[in-house]
Amino acid sequence: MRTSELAAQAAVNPQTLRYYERRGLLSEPVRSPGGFRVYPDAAVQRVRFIKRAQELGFTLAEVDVLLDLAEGGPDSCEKAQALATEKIIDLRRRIADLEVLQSGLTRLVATCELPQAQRECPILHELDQGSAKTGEMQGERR
Amino acid sequence: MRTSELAAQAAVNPQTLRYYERRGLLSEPVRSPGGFRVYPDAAVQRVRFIKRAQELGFTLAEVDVLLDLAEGGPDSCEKAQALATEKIIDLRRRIADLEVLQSGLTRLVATCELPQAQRECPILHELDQGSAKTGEMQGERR
DNA sequence: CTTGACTTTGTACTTGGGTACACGGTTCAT
DNA sequence: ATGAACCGTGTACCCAAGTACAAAGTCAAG
Repeated sequence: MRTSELAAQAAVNPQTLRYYERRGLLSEPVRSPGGFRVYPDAAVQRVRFIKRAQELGFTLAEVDVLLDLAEGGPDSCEKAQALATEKIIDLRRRIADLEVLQSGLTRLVATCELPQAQRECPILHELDQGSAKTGEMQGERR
Repeated sequence: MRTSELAAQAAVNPQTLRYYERRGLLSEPVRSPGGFRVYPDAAVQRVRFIKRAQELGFTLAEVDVLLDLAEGGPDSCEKAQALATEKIIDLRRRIADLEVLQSGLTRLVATCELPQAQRECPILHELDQGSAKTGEMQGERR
């Protein structure tokens, strides 16, 4: 399939595909005699994976790592294991954080028929508590 | 407290505080006679809340809404409730997605002593399945 | 009353992740 | 064999979320 069909199937802009190619997230596809990109069907899955991982809050750099893992990882299995394990820990933390936020919002909604004065929200407080030990993970950029 | 102290306490760049003020996330603080910003202690909480919500994948625009909610919301409680509920649904979806990814990675690690050829990962597949109904939420930018 | 640390404003730059545009080549149905 | 519809490259632009820098004002300690 050609660029715009892949773009349509994966719900991205055709330009974005070139951008991903430049970034190395998509390998250079074979070309038609006239120089047009011709993608294999599997490319749709790959692009959808990228978009989805992004929605989950991963940067493209992280998606790159994820894709490597998804493909069986580097030759050295220790390395793959280490990377995957690191990601798992990160995911656990993020899931927990989201759950805190979710329950805060849920409680807010539950107390919602009170008059505004008594409606003071638990979110701010809880989030702040959670952040007590957040200083340790320095290398973050999201 | 003044700008750089708040910045230090909340672990952000002093410039970022001015930026948040411009964005309306921080209300304009009172000024010392000489024109220096003087923040109340509560500002630390607020800035930490912003940073934390960001880590969880909210944009500053969304954080703005969240802050409104956390403060008792708009006069119309129905509106607050609707916003919070929407967020909760979003959170639930993201938590589920992260869990899928996590279990995929966990399984990958488990099968890690196999030679690379047999190590083909379930993540790509599973995430893709989850994305079947993803086209519906259009207004996303992350 | 000066020196050094801190603050102000304004403006410009950066990074990540795209998107748009111009200009030209390719396909293919008619 | 030609025109619409597509594709390619290069370059420029956009937005979010900052970050940096310059020029000038403030303040406290010595």
